[in-house]
Amino acid sequence: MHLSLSSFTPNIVHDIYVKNPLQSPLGMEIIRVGNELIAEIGFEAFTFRKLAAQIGTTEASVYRYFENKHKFLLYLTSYYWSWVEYHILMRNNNLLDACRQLKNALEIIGSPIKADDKNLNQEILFYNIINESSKSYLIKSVDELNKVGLYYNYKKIVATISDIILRINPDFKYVHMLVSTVIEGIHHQIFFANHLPSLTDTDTEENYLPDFYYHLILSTIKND
Amino acid sequence: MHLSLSSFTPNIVHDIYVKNPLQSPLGMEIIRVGNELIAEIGFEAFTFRKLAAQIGTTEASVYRYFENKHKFLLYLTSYYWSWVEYHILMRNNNLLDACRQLKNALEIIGSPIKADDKNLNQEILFYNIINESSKSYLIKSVDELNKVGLYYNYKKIVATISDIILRINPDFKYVHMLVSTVIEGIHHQIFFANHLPSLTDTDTEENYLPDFYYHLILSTIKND
DNA sequence: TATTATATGATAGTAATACTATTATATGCA
DNA sequence: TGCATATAATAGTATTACTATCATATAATA
Repeated sequence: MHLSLSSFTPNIVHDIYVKNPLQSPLGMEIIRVGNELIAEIGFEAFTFRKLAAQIGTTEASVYRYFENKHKFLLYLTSYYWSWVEYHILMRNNNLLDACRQLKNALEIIGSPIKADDKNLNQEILFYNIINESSKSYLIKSVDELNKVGLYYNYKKIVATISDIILRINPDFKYVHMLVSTVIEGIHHQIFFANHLPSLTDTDTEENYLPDFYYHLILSTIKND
Repeated sequence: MHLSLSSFTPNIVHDIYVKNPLQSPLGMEIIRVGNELIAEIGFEAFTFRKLAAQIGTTEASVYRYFENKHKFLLYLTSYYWSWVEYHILMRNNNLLDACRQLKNALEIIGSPIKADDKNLNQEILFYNIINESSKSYLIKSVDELNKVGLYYNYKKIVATISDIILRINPDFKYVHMLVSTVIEGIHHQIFFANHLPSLTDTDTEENYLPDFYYHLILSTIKND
């Protein structure tokens, strides 16, 4: 497998968008500015009308790319998980040590992706994932959306990291549970550190978060 | 401390409601039917107009009890955590073993509260907590709401369980992180089991979820 | 070059949402 | 009996979440 940063395009299920936003300048503006606008005003206050106004286009044009703002959020989260997947594969490409691979994966999940992305500001996207991504599945239509594969990228990350852990301990019975707990945990702890600090134990130390969860995983999967 | 089920009233910060719904028949209808309606149609589709229609009252009357539907959700979550807190204290009242206390706490968090509640259907409330409670803090106004104490009940549960764990290992440095991870984890896993099963490892086995997290906690806090 | 498909812009409209305000009526308490 | 308070009834407003129509600009094709 040949991996190169510049050639990366996210692998996103077609049903998420009406028209691929990466195939036109307007589409790219929509996701770029949309990402920023959600970060600025929050997903609840975010509307296609406001987005169109900021870009200098019309509401109707935005609707030509995305069915509704919820699908737009799904697009952003899928984009993010696709990036994460790609980076994990890149970083772990030539490594044999599963523990090292796990550490890398947790580090990638625990901070914004550093590589430049011409489409989206990854720092802002990371912030949006922490604040808004739960809302992409905590909805009544989750089963329907899941049926057509709209959570594919998220599920794939869980599978990828689960595989790494199973190489450390092939007998552990609850990998997926552990992995989804940890992924949600990392992002949630960052939110708590910023807004509800009594729910976490935060110093200004960098990178202690992936370390904590690395320790948690290894302790949990150890047979005793 | 004297604990008796029948005398329980939730401890809810006044700023969450405009007028205490437990002090009038209409108020009690609002929270009872509101709880059911959210479960039925989801928080996004839930409106005070629909709620009023179901009760046979007016939108304006509902607004006399709650400022907006978001505060209403906060009321439900505070109510829930208040119940949980109360049940944990009750169950652990005469126990000395911290491990047993922890197990009890996790079991209470992992299933609907069984005791009868004249105000709210606890089965439905539990379901709403799993599906909707994250939305009570994943919002732009979180800091403002936190400042006036609206997350008190949730924070208190985390503190209560943290204290239990610290009695098992007083040196563990990341209790709050661990506890909030586990609480969110339990509820999330139930959601995943119902809707995104590949993110968890679910059989139809009862109660394995609290057991898993009990093991996770004990493994993690063990010094090695 | 003429034709045609496609993308976007401009404009309008609709039902529902998230409220706020006003007035009337009923009930309970002093 | 009078007064306070709670609720009902009704109306109104700005915004949201769309959908529809028609015009125009550009690009691809014959």
